[in-house]
Amino acid sequence: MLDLSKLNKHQLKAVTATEGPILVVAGAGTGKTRVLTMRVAYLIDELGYDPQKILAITFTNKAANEMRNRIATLLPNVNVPWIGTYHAICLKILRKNVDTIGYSSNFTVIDDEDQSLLIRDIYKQGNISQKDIKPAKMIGIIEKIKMNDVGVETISTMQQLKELGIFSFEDLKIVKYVHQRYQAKLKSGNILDFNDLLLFTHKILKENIDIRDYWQKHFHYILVDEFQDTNIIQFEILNYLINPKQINVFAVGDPDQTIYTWRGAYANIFNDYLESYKNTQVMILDLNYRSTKNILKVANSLVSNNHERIKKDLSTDNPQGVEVVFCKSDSQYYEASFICQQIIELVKKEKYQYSDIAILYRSNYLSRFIEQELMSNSIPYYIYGSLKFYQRMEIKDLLAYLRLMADDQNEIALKRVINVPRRNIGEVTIDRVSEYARKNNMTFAQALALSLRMDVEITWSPNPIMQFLKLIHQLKENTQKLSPSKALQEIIKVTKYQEYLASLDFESRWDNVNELIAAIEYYEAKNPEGTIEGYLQEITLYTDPTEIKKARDQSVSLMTVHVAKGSEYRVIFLAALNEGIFPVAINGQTTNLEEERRIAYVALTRAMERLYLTCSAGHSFVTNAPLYPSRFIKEMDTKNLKVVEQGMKSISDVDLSWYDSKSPATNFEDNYNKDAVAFQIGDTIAHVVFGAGVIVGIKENLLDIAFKAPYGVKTLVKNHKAIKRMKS
DNA sequence: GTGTTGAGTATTTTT
DNA sequence: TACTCAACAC
Repeated sequence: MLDLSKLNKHQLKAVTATEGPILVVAGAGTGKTRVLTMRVAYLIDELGYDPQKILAITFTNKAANEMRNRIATLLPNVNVPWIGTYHAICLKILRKNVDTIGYSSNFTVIDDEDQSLLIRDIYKQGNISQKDIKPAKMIGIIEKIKMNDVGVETISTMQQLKELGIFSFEDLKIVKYVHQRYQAKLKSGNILDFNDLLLFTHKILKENIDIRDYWQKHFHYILVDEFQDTNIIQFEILNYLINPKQINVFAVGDPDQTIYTWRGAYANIFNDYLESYKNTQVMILDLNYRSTKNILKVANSLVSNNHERIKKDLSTDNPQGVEVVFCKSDSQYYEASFICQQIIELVKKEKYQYSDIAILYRSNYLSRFIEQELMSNSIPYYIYGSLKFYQRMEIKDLLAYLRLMADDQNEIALKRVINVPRRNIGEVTIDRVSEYARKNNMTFAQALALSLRMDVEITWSPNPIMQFLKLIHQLKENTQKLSPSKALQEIIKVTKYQEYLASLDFESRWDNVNELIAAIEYYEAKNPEGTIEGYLQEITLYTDPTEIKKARDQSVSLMTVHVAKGSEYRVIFLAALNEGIFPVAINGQTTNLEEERRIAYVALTRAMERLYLTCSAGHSFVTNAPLYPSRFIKEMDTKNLKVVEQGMKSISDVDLSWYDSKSPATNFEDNYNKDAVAFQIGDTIAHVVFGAGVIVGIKENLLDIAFKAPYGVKTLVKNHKAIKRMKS
């Protein structure tokens, strides 16, 4: 029997009103995930629906996993329903129906890295320099073209160019070429990228009434989490999946938590929903159960700075709680060290578990300096996101070999391992084979085989290629009768992969290889008939094998705010709250400030009991740019903020620290010039642009200052506001 | 042709 | 710090 007694009356209604379209507008921490899970459980347990007829769409893999676990806890003996991201759901649909648009159902999906390698290949063949348009940017442009159905052929105005993010018709020519080649490569390799998953599903459902009909009958109930981040294509896919004769759709979202406009989320989605489903019941959840009053006050005050927004404040019956702490440190090193000290204290004195604590930041690279400090304090931690297990170099290498066992024509896999471990087949040879394949309209694998013939002038020394092809052939024979995990072990043995890792000083990565073997063995236990092909398909959108998850349970969690969306932690540290980092600035410009603010709002509202905001002065380790506190601090209701300062304890760190710790963070711009008096040779100063420097000469009102490379010695005006004297 | 080294440079967010 | 690119040694 399901226990519904803990739900408030709005939540209860949202759980039990099971017929017809429903839209729940729910603020952060108002129990929307709980409502969603309860509702799924209610449908299964109380109304007797077949779990397989229920579809729950989440926004991240992390959220999908969490929901799966929650439902499994509520209903231990029941099959888990379809739960996944739009991409994962589309993948399932496509495996069944993709043949209708001329792909074969064993297609592969390429990730970022492979996508980037493919683009680089195309660049090389087209003689395009990476300097013209960087591959990462090109991927973004192609994504835009595909997702917005931009007709590249018809572009004729500068405005249209700008919308794509390019600035000349010269560049447009490159984009056209690369886009066309990219699509052709995907098609001929039976490859889909992440966007294709959505686009193809959309196309198939749109054009095939029978298929649409099949899926509409298949799903009796559809639930959508994080609805505010849905884009047009996703919304239309959703519409196709909903049975028009029996509209049972339930969407929950919070406009204040829209943080994916860069991927097409748009403010009007709630109206579109109401338009599409005329008799929608709208429910509102605005009582927060998650956070203390102090935390909510800070969060509310920040987000109220957004203008494009319906005014609303979250309230809570929770206690006032401890003060929100704001710590400004003299350097990123001190910032990390402050976070670690606090964690140690929280665990020791306040009896928190490591797993109660999360450290959030705006961008992945910021985890680095925190990570270092956690390590030296022996605090167990787990980083979500940045480098996923299945994206690691050693894992991808071995999976590429495995893929060649199932498909020895696979170009991406061939190119990946042809010289791993080293067999003296370099870039030039690979390029020539590619070029030959392209000119003669054959696959890379075919050209590779042909290159052995002396009359085909591809390479002067076919021997290494011969060795490689022999190796693959041999491996294929040897592994044919083996289980996937045994096949992998054979590959490792024959290629001497462990020795190869060791030769690169990557011994520690051997653990990951063992993890992979364990993951495959786990797959085999679940699927006694499982094949290599089957395994590779199963992991298509996976990020981590299940075994890895265990390690997280006793660790501090690190992640970007985007990954944290939908989760809650008793203690949240929001790190690197610096201008230019959060809000992000690109080329010194902040854009889309309202969205940045919403991202910050999401971060703050993850906290249940304790919230720490940290920033640092000095210079960024990464860019060497000077650091100032984020404007978001200024915008918060700071009356209840407990301010802590940190740093200036070690001489060795002095050249990174110049922040005047006496001045409040809220008017950091004002204190440039206060002590621009008696400079002496040897004094350390900091410059807004050039960073830390040492005075090497003084002439009247001019200073010769030696900065780090590439700036060198510069002569600057003494009392200029760009120069800041260090405290000693 | 391949591999190594050093200098220079650039760093949103996810599937 | 990490990644790319050009220059050099084998």
